[in-house]
Amino acid sequence: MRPETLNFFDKVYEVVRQIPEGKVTSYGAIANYLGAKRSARLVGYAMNVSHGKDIPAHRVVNRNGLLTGKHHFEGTNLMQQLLESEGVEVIDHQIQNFKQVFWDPAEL
DNA sequence: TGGTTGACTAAGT
DNA sequence: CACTTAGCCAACC
Repeated sequence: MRPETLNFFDKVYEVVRQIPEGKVTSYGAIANYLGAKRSARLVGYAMNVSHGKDIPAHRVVNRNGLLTGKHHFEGTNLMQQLLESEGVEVIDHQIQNFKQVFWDPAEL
């Protein structure tokens, strides 16, 4: 069997939960950390299912630092507000100083 | 069982 | 430099 794929979603959740406050990461980084660097979409899909779970999905953005997933949150700027309240500077759903607030799961 | 979908990414036009 | 196309792979219907 391929345990990597069996718990893919669960692994994604684990990684997302480990994201420290004031930091963000990208779908591709998570996918890469899980060994499926080509499957960034699956990470996004996992987030889609993460509703109802204790997952800080607002800390996961695309590689441009753009809050692509904001549409899945309630309001239009909830995701941005959550990040800003954690110390992440966000302007127009775009993370500023992305490189500085970026957190790579492999660094932990 | 099989085809469609998507919170991505990289490469091409 | 902005938009389009293609690859990716598990979940969903």
